[in-house]
Order: sequence, then structure tokens, then C-alpha cells
Amino acid sequence: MWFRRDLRLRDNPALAAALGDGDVLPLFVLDPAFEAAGAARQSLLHDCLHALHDATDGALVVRRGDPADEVPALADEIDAASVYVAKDFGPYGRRRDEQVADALRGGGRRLRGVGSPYAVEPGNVLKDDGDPYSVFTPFSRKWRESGWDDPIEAPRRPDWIAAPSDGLPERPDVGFEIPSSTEQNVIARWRRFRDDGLDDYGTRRDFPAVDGTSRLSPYLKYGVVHPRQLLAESDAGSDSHRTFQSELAWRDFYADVLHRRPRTAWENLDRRFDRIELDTDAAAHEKFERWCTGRTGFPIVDAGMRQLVGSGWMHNRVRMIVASFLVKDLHLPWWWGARFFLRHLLDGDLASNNHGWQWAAGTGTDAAPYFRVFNPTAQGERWDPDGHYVARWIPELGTSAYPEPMVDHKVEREEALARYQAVKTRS
DNA sequence: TTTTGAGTTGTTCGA
DNA sequence: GTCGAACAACTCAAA
Repeated sequence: MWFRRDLRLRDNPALAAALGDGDVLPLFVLDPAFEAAGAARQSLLHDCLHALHDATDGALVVRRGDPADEVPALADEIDAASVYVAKDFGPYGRRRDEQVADALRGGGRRLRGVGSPYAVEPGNVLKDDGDPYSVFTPFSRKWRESGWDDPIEAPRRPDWIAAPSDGLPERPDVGFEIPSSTEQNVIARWRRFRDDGLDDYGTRRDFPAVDGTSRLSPYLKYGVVHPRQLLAESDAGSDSHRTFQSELAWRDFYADVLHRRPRTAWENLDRRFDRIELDTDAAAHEKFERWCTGRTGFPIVDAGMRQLVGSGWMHNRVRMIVASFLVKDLHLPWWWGARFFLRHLLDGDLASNNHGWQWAAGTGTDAAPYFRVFNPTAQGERWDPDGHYVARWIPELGTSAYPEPMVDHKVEREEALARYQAVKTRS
């Protein structure tokens, strides 16, 4: 069983299939490509691997290197008939898995994909005419109709096959705490949220100073918990629960979009926007630097960026605000912001992150209308009326140490509208 | 087959 | 102060 983004024993169909097939060796390959993830997510991965190591009574084998070399090599060592995985639908993962499958086939072995990190596998939600959706709401309706499997039980203490391990990776120091990554604690966290927070999720989730969200995204990213369990244990009869379920539908939707159109990871989905005027000169890089370090002079933006860098997470409402600011007040490329998010977010996920950015930039599927420009001051007053969020992340707020606003929002809004308009009229 | 209405997250302006 | 309209263009499903 080759674990990738499914670092759990319970409710793991690929693992169940492997165990149904014979004795199993649990493997994780530390792919050098993962070094791009940034220290925060590497630390989280470290914690998740530690938890999995403990959960397998120390049987987890870690190998360092290119999976196309390491997986077939280990399969040879133990003469494995098959390598089981949860299917990966990202651009890199698909290419990697094809290479691994090819290499395994050379030795007469098979790569068997069972299940995926999603409630409904990418490619499986289709319109009645068989085409994929490009709008969220009809997608989510069909996604709900398609239903999802019930969670399956964890295996009972299998006799794991042993093999030499390169050992767990170093844990980069990130300077902040990451909550426990054991399956047991993550499930406990979910159930606490379900019992205490889910009924009010619809009304509380948008206020960044309020602890109104599940905070499960990092664990969904690494598959410590599968969305199917969250769906099975929430109630579609409650509006608030349905709102939460819809967030899981967004995750599936963007995975589906990226699966169908891999190039949209870093390119505009809507090609018309390839010609929009963006600022990329030295002054633009200086502006970007102020955005990254939370010194724009707009408190809600700066609080968000400091929360991101200082904790590995940012409240979703604030993600939209800082994204709108980067794209529409600073006129910078959305992928600059997306790359920075991916480097710092514990839950950083290519599909959700980059398509979320495309939504903010108006270049993606189901995009925000171009004239929807967030006013960072009005958003702060509306969603952080008491200023508790900005005060928490900006200690110098209200003193002379806090910078003046780096731009005039009214002016930059007009500028953004003009640039978007120019693309529209030329197309 | 064609038409119609609705669609995650907003802001501004003028009545 | 409140409220509705305008700010486009396109997808999708139901009528």
C-alpha cells in the first residue's frame, strides 16, 4: 500500500482492498518534488507520517527518491504482486502514477488505484448529455444526487510486512503549533465541531474573529480524514449542514475542473484574460512584497497575510479579501498570490487554491463578475465589526508604526474596471 | 426546440 | 438611512 494523500487507516478503500488481497507493506515515498511545498506543509506532512507510523506500530516504510524508482524497487524487494493506491487526479500525480505503473509492469506487477481523496471521483459528475460541468451550482446538485459511499471500518491490527526504511523526514521548524495529526484526534476535532459548531456554521463561518469553521482543511488535504465521513455524519436536512457539505462539493468541483483541464493550474481558464494588462515591473514586485508581509495599510488584508504566514492558515472570508486586493487593487498576476498561498498554507491544494484564485481574478470557471471588486475597508467593517481579528494579528494597529494605505482603493477599483473592460471590448 | 430564469461570497449610485 | 438598479456574459436546466 503506497500512501500519498490518504494518510489514515480507517475508511481507506485502497488499504482495505490491499488487505483483502494478502499481506501488506505500508509505504510512503518522500518525493524530492515535495520540497516545493514549503516548511509549513512539510511539517504537517511530518506530523501525519509520524501518526501513521505509530498507527502501523512502526511498520510504515519511508523511502526517499523518485517514486518511479523507489516503488518498483521495493516491490521487487518483497516480491509484491500489486501496489495499491488511492487514485491521484492532479497533473503531477497522474504523470507520476503512469510512470510508476509502467515501471511496475516491466516487472510483471500492477499499480491498482482504488478510491480517491474525493467524495465523488473527478470525471464522475456529468451533465445529462455526458459533458462535464463548468458551473458550480448544477454540478453540486448532480454531485448530491450521485450520493457517496459509507465510510468503512479500520482494519484490525494487520500483520504488516517489514522492510528497511529510510526513516521519517526532518521536521522543519515553522515557529507555530500545528494541532495533532493523529486520526483519533482529527476525528475527535470533527465530532466536536459537528456537535458544537455545525448547526451555526451558516451564520458564523464568515466572521474571521469567530471560531466558526471546522479547521479540517489541512487534514482533508493529507487524507487523515476523508470527506465521505464528514458527509455521512452531517445532516442534509439542515441548511447549515448543507452549507458545510457544499464546501466539500467545491473541493470536488475544482478537482474535477483541474482533472479535465490540467493546464488551468497556472494558466487562465478563460483565455480572453491572457491579454489583460498586469503589473510585473520592479514597482509591482515591491507592492507584492508589502502584500506578502502584511504591510499594505489595509488592516483586514494585513491581518490575513500575517495569519497566513504566522499560523499556516487563513480564514476563507479573508482569503477572498486579500485575493481581490492583490488582483484588483494591485493589478498583479493571480498566480503570484496563488504561489505564495501554496507555500504557506497547511491546506495548500493545487486545485482548490488555484481555482479559488481564478475565481477571485474572474478568469476561472464560475468566475466572479469582473465588476465585483471587494472594498477592503467595507469588508473589514462588515465581517470584523469589533476589530478583534485585526487587533489580534496587528499589534501596532492604531500607532504610528502601522503604515498608511498603500493605494487609494477608489482609484485602483476604477483602474481594474478599465483593464477588465478593455479585454472585454477587444474580444 | 426555444425560452426563461437563476447563478457562493459585492459595490456604488441615485431616488 | 434604505432600497433597487446597474454593473456583462454565459452556462445550464426546467418550462
